[in-house]
Amino acid sequence: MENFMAVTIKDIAKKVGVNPSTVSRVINGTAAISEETKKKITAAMKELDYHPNIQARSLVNGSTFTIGLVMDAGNSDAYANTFFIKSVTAIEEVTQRLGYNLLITNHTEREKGNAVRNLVLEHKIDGIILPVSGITEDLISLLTANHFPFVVMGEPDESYIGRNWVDMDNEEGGRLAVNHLLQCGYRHPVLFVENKGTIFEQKRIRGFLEELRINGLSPSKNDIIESGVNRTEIADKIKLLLETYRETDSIICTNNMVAYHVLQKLKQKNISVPEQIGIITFDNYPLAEYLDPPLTAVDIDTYLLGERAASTLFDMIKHQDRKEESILIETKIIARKSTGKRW
Amino acid sequence: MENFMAVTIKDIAKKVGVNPSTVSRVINGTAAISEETKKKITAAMKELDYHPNIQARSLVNGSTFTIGLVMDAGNSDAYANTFFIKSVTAIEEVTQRLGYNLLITNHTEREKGNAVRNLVLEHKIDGIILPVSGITEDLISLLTANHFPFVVMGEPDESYIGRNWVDMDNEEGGRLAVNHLLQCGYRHPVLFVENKGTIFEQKRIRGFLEELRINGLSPSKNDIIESGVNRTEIADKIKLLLETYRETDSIICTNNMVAYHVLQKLKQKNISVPEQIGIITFDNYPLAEYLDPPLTAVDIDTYLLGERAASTLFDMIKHQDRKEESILIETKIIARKSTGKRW
DNA sequence: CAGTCCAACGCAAACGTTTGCGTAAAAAGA
DNA sequence: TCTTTTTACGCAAACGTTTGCGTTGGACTG
Repeated sequence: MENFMAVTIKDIAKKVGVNPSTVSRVINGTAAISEETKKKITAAMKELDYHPNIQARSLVNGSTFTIGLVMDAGNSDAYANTFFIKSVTAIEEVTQRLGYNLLITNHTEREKGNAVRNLVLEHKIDGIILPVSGITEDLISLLTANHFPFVVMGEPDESYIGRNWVDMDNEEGGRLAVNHLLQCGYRHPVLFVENKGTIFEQKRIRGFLEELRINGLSPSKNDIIESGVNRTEIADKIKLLLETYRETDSIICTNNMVAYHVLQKLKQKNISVPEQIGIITFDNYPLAEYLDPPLTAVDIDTYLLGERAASTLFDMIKHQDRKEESILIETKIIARKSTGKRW
Repeated sequence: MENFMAVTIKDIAKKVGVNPSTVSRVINGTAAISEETKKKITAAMKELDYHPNIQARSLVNGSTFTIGLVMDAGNSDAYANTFFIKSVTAIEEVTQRLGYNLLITNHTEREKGNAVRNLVLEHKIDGIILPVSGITEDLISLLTANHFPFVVMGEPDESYIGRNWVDMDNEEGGRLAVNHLLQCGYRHPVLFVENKGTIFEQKRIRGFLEELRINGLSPSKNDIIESGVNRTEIADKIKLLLETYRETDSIICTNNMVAYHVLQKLKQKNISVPEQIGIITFDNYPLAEYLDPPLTAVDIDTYLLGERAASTLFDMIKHQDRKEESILIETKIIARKSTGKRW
């Protein structure tokens, strides 16, 4: 690459017999140029196979035409990654369509935010998309202080006041899940969450409770179970559940992993799904449909999620006139065999 | 970002009272500078929070300090993506460690190679990693003509003469699979491939046959079955298999999906796994361990795969002295419940 | 002590664009 | 026909670095 001098704006200017600035103007359409010279210039560009040097362009006008995306490598959950990659695809597509490029970086726990910090300070990107897990106070204040466009994927907790985020509608997800169960004829759902403290679990809990109340049921605190993620912990909770609340007829799991373990435990105890107990899981990871029975799931369009994230980022980059409003992606139920009509 | 003038090399030069070139020299360590001024300059850099402008740097020395990675979005197989993302993580880590950035792009069937073409011609990247599915004759000749560093992930077919690629050792994988089966006591394995024509299937077939012969068995052409991917096609082949070759006692599947369908079909026919028939699959996708029974798999370290790809790319970028030799990542068996001792 | 050498740094050009300003020629208005 | 406007383009500076060359001053030779 270094051996061959690339063809520059000057080369084609010389060939056509005009000033480099004229060439620049026809490229950018930024001034009145006669049709004739315009023809000649574009012709010369084709002939010499001219491609603009982005570095030079960036240097003068200050924008790099690339955006950043930080991915959460700390997240070792392979399925979450599968999920994530659809969003990435969408982001990349929007980016490409607008003539931008996509820079991708990891944030490790250790140097949280530092990679990002460098990216913005070294003028490598014009904007950035980052996961909730990637935001820190320092980073946020750096970005806002510099009016640097960014959007976060996932809902931040209350400490973050910005509204430039996009996430699935967890509350609606909770509502849809119980609604589906009730329609199937189940009457006593419980909700298995991993950690009551996280913001998205809280939303799911709210939706769960709300929908039950709307339907004339009166849920108790005991209907929400903090199951953890590991096999034995979940087994314990199941056992406890079956012994204590014998009226329970369905379980909403917060993700595919707990659903899998729940399924295993029930199979072990010879409890049939969906007949005796119905199961529905959040997140329609690819795993869900291959289990036995295939799991009914609360799904979201992750492609859309990424698409929305990218679009709002570019909104912020192009015009400042961004409507400050967070975006919720709607959820829907994918009915499979782990829930079924009870009449 | 545009509002605040970023701090440049001139600012810190002015502050210290030296020439910008001096500052540049201490940054790059490219000339003799007295310890004293060196101290003052680095101090000033910290104080003003200086970050180099990469565009400007790139403009003069011609390298962008970013590499490209094209991902295969056309590949809708969610599990392949899961697989891929570990490689991406590795690539990103190597890239980051060397002070480079990672640009990621999709290639769609339609504009195959065009995105890449632009990236190299517009000087956005110094090198690129691309999947076999992404290479075309045009692209290759463009890259080689410009001496542009690149490495391909996956083994290209014979039409490609370069040796700058890295892939799993498919032949060894084939050998290990039958070896494992034989050690378990199975005597009549068959191999389910998707498409005999692809290069990696050919390697697997070769390993499969070779290992059987080494162990004194004499495999026939019938032991290699082109199963396709969809459910019904696989079901047909299974049926045919069980009717025609009744001595078959084990199946090697070319990926998790066909393994899943094989499993389903056998369950349907009340054939027990691993007792009556053993199953081993290529690719230890996350799915494998959650099936019933969990699948024994031929695994590779995809992180290592990415790491090697990135390292050799940087070898090519930094020094030209790259040893022209393709890299095979070793495979290993993850033993689970779908194969078992038969004695 | 004069000459030589080297360490330490300054000067200015260059990388490939963009863009404000200026200006000639052409078109329009009077 | 003369002035005014507009069209079409040239000139040169600027963006923030790097780097070849030149210039100092002092340390080192002999």
